[in-house]
Amino acid sequence: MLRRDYPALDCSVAKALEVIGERWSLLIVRGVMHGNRRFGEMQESLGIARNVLSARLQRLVDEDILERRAYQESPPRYEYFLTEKGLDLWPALIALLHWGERYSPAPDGPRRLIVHKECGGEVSERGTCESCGKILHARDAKQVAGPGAKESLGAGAAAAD
Amino acid sequence: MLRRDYPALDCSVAKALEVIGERWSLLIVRGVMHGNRRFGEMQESLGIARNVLSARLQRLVDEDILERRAYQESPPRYEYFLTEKGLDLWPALIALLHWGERYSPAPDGPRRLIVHKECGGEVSERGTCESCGKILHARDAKQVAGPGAKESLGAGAAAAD
DNA sequence: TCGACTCGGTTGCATGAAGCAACTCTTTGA
DNA sequence: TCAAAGAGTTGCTTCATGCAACCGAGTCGA
Repeated sequence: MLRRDYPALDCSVAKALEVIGERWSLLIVRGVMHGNRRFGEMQESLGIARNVLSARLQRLVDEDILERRAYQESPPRYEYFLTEKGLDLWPALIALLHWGERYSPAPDGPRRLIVHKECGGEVSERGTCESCGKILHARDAKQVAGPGAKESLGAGAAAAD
Repeated sequence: MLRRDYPALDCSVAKALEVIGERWSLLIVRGVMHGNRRFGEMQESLGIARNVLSARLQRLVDEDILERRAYQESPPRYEYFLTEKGLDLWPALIALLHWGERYSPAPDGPRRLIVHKECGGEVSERGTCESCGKILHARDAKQVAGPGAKESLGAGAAAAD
């Protein structure tokens, strides 16, 4: 993206995209939701260039979507967590996830499912529980292996921090 | 965006973003939903470079998100319409819209509101009607002037074709 | 009939963002 | 003392974007 802003537009979609519309940004947020909190984990799981990852993390922290916390001093090492603002991207991610699944389905079915922590029901396109009907938020959902899962995905990481 | 695909990722969010994650793509889709169907209209309303608009429209047509229809022969002139696949991006756009409004609100309130055609209720972040509670789709909603509207937005364009 | 204008693009060039690889800095482990 | 891990940073190259100019067909006005 050249200029990453859309100066001519005062539309809220454009405003949202100014912040999270850059390549990789939303995938980084998704990764953090799924438990990739450290630089190396993100770099490996996304296959993103390190300098670009560094720049994106910086931007996401500046925009208050991620929060950087040291988990050890000397040498300083950091983890990234979602803020409320970041967690609130969950409905948009869920909608994109469902759209992607509908129109580019994996041959064996989705490898991961997002389910309601409480009752285990699947999360609908609108971010509600298919089983109990509740309107869910990021913290109410977790990821579990789906029918197309190839191997263990590790413990189904909590969707939130 | 350089390479627009994310080869290392077999995640549905990544798949969705391969298709509509390029700069401008989602804004073009939003514009078509709001009634900007012609090249010139889109170019003017978005302030996008013409060559880029041309490339994006081509891609969106190739991906079966938009459909190009001639509205006159000689000289050939075209309009772009959303396909079902394109219309199905509506929940994601609504989610982004709400996120943008929440975190970058316009000073006088939103300039446009998306409302349920049938009952006039506002559309929630989850794409349901705040008033009657129905789960809505692109065709059920329309755009009307909001409190922050500066002037007439033209007739509130139907969200669908 | 000539010129100006509109619409929907395409072409060429300059710029800047993304990718890749190599390097840094600090600490830990052998 | 040497290597490795973690979290970046720096330099260089390549490709996408933005801008402006051009094109081709038709249409309007005089």
